[in-house]
Amino acid sequence: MLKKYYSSTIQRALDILSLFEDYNKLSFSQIQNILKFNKSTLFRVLHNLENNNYLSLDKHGRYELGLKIFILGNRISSANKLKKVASCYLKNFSEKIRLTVHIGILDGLNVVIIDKYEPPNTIKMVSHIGGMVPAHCTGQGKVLLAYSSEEKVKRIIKAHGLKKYTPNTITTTESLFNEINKIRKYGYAFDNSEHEKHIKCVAVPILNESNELEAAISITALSMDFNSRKIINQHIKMLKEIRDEIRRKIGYTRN
Amino acid sequence: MLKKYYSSTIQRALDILSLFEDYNKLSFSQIQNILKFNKSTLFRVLHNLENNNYLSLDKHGRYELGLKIFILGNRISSANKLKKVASCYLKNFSEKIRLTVHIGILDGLNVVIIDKYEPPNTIKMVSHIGGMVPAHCTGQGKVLLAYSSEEKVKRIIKAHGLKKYTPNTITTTESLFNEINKIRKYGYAFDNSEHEKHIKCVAVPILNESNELEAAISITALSMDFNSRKIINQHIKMLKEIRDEIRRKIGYTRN
DNA sequence: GAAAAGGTTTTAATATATGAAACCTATTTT
DNA sequence: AAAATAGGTTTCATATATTAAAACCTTTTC
Repeated sequence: MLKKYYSSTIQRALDILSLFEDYNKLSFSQIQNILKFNKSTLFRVLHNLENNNYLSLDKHGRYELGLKIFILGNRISSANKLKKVASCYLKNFSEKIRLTVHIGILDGLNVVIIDKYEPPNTIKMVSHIGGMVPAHCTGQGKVLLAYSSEEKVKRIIKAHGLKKYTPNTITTTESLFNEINKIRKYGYAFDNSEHEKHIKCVAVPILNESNELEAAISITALSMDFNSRKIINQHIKMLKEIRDEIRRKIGYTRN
Repeated sequence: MLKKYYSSTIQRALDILSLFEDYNKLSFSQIQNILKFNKSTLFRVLHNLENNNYLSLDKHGRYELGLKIFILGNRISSANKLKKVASCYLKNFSEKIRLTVHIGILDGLNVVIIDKYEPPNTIKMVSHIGGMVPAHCTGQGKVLLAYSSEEKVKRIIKAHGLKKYTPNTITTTESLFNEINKIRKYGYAFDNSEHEKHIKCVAVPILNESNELEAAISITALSMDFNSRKIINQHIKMLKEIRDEIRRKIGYTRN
């Protein structure tokens, strides 16, 4: 209510759509329970979203995201452009090293995975395209923080906290800023099972010609596969090479 | 205004988002010119969309789709489920035959491409994921029509017409229904350069256990690559095999 | 240096969205 | 089998939230 230009009607519609970030299918009453909108209001908003194909109803009367969202989701230009360029490099790279690779960006205060390649016959990571991962305890996240402004990092910490996922998770602002300094110094981040036990990860940033942060790419492996400094260093080197190829392909010549 | 439960506010918001199906970036005044909304109204709606990350502003003050749309676009369950299952089959298949393959569905009255694989070093097709293709003159489209109800086909014809794209395009309702009968009889559609000159295509439907239409998959080739009945038949056979593999993977046992 | 284009803010009027309550129809409970 | 409940749909009076006109502010163009 506070913000200027706020529209409750639009907010309600968008809140309903956003629900489907977390749920696949929801019935009328489930939505009502979560959002606590008045019945008739909810009915009308849903009706409008459905009519415009932003939601669709399955045969059991449950709502799910409609095709319009899918169509629009494939039209995102900035993220998609990067994704398009990076895609085949990451795919080939993943096949070559037989490890999972991710590319992610900072969306406001969230780390969003925009593409992912997973070799067949590996243990599947829980991450998924369009999904979010914590910033303070993942390779992707830490790299993205390291190349953001101090204010932004602080806002992210404030918004999400520094939740402890494993014994190795960084949980104080001070040690996180130390880590950030190290990452900037060496140009890569190392996730030493800070988010998930038995999973390690290295990540490097993709910077544009003005040295502004665009995205991060990473290699994720089981601890047992990243069991020596030598192997890890090799992977960091390869990751940086792929990063440089992607940058060249985009047309960035400097650096 | 006519429809029950219609909300002009929500409609405006969704109309703005839908614009980005056709445009990558739009400034305030461009949107105003297209949609003819009142300045202040437009301003307020845009503000709300941006605030919720459904739109974002680039440094030149132009709007583009926001990350929320991207995130949600990757959450579509029905289309995405099919896509997920079919994806690796189609990818391998495309690599094996060195031709472009598509998977598409009927979205209301539109044929929407939900996934696509294109071998490297081919002439790039203009189609893209999330994009639409005409129903009456593409392999995808004709198969999807053939396994839809007569009423639906008529509604689609009424909505989009039977535009002539090439000398081979089917442009009368009667001959389209003849074509549909043939497709149902033989279980595949053949696009004989009816949409784009020099491009031919074969397509088969994916039906569920109740024989209801779910999607279509297709192989697209240059005319010169589809230059004998024998080659075409071979590809139809392979396409049907892939289709059956996908159906088995989904868990459809009948047929 | 004036004019135009592009975008932002204020405000009064009222059209529009709201929510209470009634209603309908399957399911479930007794 | 009747009653109660859950889940969804409709109506309608009302006030609130949306609207559009107009003024305003920047930046760009002429």
